[in-house]
Amino acid sequence: MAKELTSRAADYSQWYNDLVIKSGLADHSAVRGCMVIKPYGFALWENMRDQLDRMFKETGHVNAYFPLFVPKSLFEAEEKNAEGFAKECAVVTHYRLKNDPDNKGKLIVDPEAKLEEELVIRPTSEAIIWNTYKNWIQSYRDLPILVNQWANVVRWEMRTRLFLRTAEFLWQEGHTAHATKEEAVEETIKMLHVYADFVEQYMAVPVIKGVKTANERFAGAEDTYCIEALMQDGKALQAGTSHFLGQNFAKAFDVKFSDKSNQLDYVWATSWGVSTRLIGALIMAHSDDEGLMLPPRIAPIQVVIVPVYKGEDSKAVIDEKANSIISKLKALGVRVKYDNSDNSRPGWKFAEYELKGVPVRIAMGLRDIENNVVELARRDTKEKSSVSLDGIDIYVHQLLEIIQQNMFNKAKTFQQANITKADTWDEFVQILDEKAGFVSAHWDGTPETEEKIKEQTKATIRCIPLDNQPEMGVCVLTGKPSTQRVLFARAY
RNA sequence: CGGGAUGUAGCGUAGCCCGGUUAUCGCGCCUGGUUUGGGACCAGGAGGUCGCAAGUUCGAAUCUUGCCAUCCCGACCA
Repeated sequence: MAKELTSRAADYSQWYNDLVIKSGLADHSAVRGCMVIKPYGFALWENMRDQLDRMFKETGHVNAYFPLFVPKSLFEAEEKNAEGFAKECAVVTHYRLKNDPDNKGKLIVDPEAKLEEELVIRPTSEAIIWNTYKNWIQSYRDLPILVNQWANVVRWEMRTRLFLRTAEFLWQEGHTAHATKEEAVEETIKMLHVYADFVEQYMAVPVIKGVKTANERFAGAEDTYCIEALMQDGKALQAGTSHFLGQNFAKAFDVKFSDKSNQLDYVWATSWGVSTRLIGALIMAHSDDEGLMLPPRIAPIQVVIVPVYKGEDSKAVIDEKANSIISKLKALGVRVKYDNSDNSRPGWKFAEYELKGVPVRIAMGLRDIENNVVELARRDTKEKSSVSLDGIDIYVHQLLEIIQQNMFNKAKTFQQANITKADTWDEFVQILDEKAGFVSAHWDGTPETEEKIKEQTKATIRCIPLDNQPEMGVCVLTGKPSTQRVLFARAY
C-alpha cells in the first residue's frame, strides 16, 4: 500500500526516516537540515514540554526568554565554550537587503548594511544569559537564580536526520546561579534525576544516569552528567545532559556576589537541557514495522474509536453509543478521538492509527452494541479483545496505565539484556560487532585510550554510571589497572 | 565539508543511454453509485514550472555546466 514502511530488518535507518514522515510527525523543509514539525508531531512535543515544564516548576524554576542573537564578543568570552561551538555557528553579518540593480525582481544583501559586530545565532545561551546575570546578581540574597527557557537553537550540522540531529531544533535550557559549589552540584544532579524520571515515567524509555568523560564533556563545564538510552538497533542515544559549570562562566562574565560576611566571590553555575531529539529516542525505543508506538502518558491521541456500520441508520445508532463512551472517557481525562469520517473504511483506519501509534483502538458495530461490547485493540501487544460496555471508561483508563507500564518494562528488559561485560579486547570488539548495545568494560582513565578505542571501533564511552560499583580490573585496550567499569557503545 | 546516488502530479514510478506529436502507469484526489468487522469496487474526471537556472540545438524530461534539496559512506557532532 501507499503507506507501507521499510521494515526494521531490511534497513533500520530507512525505517526510521519513513516512519517519521509517514506517521505525520515531521517533514523536510526547503532549508537544508531544517524540519517542519507537523501538528501531530508538535502535539507530541507539547505533551512532553508541558510535563517537563510542570516538573521544572515543581523544583522551583521559573521561565524567562533571552535573545536569539548573541554578539560575537559575548559569545567568545568563555573560551572553551566558544571554541567548542565555533565550527557550527550561523552568523548574522548584515541587517538589510535591497533590490538588485542588475537583476530585476531579485534581492541582494546591501553591502552598506554590514553590522559593526557580527551576531551569532545561539547554539546555546550561556553567554547571553551570564552577561545578563551579571546585572541581576550583587548579593547572596539574589541567589539562587533558577531560570529555564524554552527556545530554538541553531547548530550548523553537516549531516542531519529528522529529530535526531537538525540544524535548528527546539529545546529547553535551564541556567542556574548559586552561592556555593555544593548547591550547584546538587542542582546539576537534581535536574538529571528530573530528566531520568520524565523519560522513564512518561516516555517509558529506561535510561542510565552517568557522568561523561573529559572527552565527551560539554565545552566550558567542569562535569557533564547525562542520561543514556538504548535504541532497538543497539545504538545508544544521549537523551539529556546536565552540566556543573563551576565558576567558569562567572569568571568569564565577571559575575560576583557578596556573601554573608561581605566577601566577594564568583557565582557557581549549572545548565541543563533536553530537546526535540527526545522524539527520536521515543521512536527508536518503541516503534515497530507497523508504525509508531506511543506511550499513553504523552500520546496526542490515547484512544481512537472507529465505528463499523452499514448504512446511515446503523451509523446513527453507533454514533450515539460512541458519544456516550467519549464523554465518559473525557470525564476521566482521556484524550479520545472518534473517527466517524466516511472517507475511509475501517480497515484503512486501523492501519492508519497503528502507524500513528495510538495506544488503544476501539471498534464498534451494531453486532457489538447488541452484545453490549466493543472490540478493543492494544497497540503495544497487538491483542484484540471483546470488552463489555459496562464500565468501559474505567477499563480503558486503567488499560492506558497498564500499556504505559508494559512499554517501559519491555524496553527495560531489552536494555538490561543489552548491557554486556567484556574483559578482553577480542570480547569487546566481538560484542560491539555482533550484539551491539552497551559494553561494560574497564578503561585506564586516559583520554588517549578512549580516543584509540573510538578510532578502532567507533564506540565511545557513553558514561560512567552513577551507581557504579568499584571493581578492580585492567583496561580492555591497554591492560593498565582500572578501578571501575564504564559503558561503551556506538551512538547516535 | 569530501566521495557516491537520487530528484518526473500529493506519494511511488516509466520514459533519459540513442533529443522529435498531446510525458507512462499505479496509489491518492474530485463527481456519481454500490459498499463498510483489517488498507473496497464500478464509471467518469481533474491534477505537470519533468528540482532550479543558464547553455547547446530548428527543437531539451532526455545532452552540458552551475546551483538547491534528500539519501548512503566518511570527516565533524558540547
